[in-house]
Amino acid sequence: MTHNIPDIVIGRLPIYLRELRRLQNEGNKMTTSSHELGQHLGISSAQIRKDLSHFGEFGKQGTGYHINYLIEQLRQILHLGTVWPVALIGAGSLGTALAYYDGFKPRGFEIRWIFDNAPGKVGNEINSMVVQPLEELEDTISNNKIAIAIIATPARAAQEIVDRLVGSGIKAVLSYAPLHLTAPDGIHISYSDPVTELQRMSYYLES
Amino acid sequence: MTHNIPDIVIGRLPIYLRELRRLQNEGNKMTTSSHELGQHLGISSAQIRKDLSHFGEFGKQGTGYHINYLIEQLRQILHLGTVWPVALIGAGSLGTALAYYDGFKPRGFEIRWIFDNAPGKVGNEINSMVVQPLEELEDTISNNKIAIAIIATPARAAQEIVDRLVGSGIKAVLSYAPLHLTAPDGIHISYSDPVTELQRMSYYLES
DNA sequence: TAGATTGTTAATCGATTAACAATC
DNA sequence: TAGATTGTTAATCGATTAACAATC
Repeated sequence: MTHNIPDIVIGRLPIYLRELRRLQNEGNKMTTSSHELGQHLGISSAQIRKDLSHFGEFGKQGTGYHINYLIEQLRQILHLGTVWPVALIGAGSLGTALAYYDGFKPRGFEIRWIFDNAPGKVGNEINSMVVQPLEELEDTISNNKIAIAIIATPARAAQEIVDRLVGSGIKAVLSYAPLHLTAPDGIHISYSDPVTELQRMSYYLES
Repeated sequence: MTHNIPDIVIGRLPIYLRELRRLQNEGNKMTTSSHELGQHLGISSAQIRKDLSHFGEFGKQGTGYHINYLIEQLRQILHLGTVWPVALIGAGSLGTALAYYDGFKPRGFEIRWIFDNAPGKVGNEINSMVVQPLEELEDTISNNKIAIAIIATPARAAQEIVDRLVGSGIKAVLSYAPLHLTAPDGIHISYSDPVTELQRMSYYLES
């Protein structure tokens, strides 16, 4: 059942989950089909069925997938049974926006600690959290067994932060710093850089 | 030379460009190699050479790539010769953070207009820009021939905004709203949703 | 010259799609 | 029953990698 699922398949599961939640909130039917999901997401129905088949048999011939049931299955597969506590490093304007974002909790994550090293920021309160000095990083991560961190620092600070996070037991990092980060095998890093996204699209535009 | 380059290749060019800039700023050598670039980025040297070969011959046997020259070539390929003006929709905390972000301009983009529909926000000044009412969206986009927009609105507003943007001539959209958006062929949409990224990584974590 | 590195070819690897028997 | 849709197989399609002649 769970042999070695391609990363690219895992990456689509949260998209399926998000669309299923939307259908659930719409609240006008109990079931959906690979065809309907695919239509909404611009993905082929065959791909959706194939992706799901890596994990089990969740549908019924003739009727499709029970929305609530498939949501529960995906939540289990993605380890979203409880809310993951997250540490945020960087209390600039992006870090602050993330700290106030109310979309994390209902989808399985919660920023619980914020770090910065600017004297003008340490001690400030952001969304009921007090900004911690960077010196506290290692102790806080390891004492609280935090697995996930978000980096919203300037690029020049990010690699050192990653090293310190990994040294303290962090296993997954979402980085908003615009550079490639290096980490040992088994540490998951994911990137969000608006400029690389815009540059990818500007290729297709007439200049 | 430029036949039909796979999207996945285009997506790597901004990453190469970003690393080349880093090498340029380091300033201690004039050339690099596919091997060195690959080492830094966790990409095979063969892939880098193959990707670049879609667009021409930029290197020299024995010495590799002249950093400044390759940067210029990539800038041309990606249409980064001038700064693209960008419209931002949504002046919440994320929109505000994006409006203040100083990393756009040096890499080819500049947010020049901000829209929102909240009476408390319209008319406010954010980074020297006055927040425009949403009614002005269509006229501003078409009169200024804006090609690129960034959406930082709540999910429920995003699809209608996309429709209006596309109707006014927008060709590329970067969306921070956590849902799939539909647009006609030829319109490029790129997504940034921190939660789908975190969910992808939580699959690999022990819960 | 000897060593290094490109651009390219062919082979390999992996992902997507089409098609359909099974069955609700 | 007839229609719909699954899960799966095999075929197709596309991307990555290994290898090397060319040459700086």
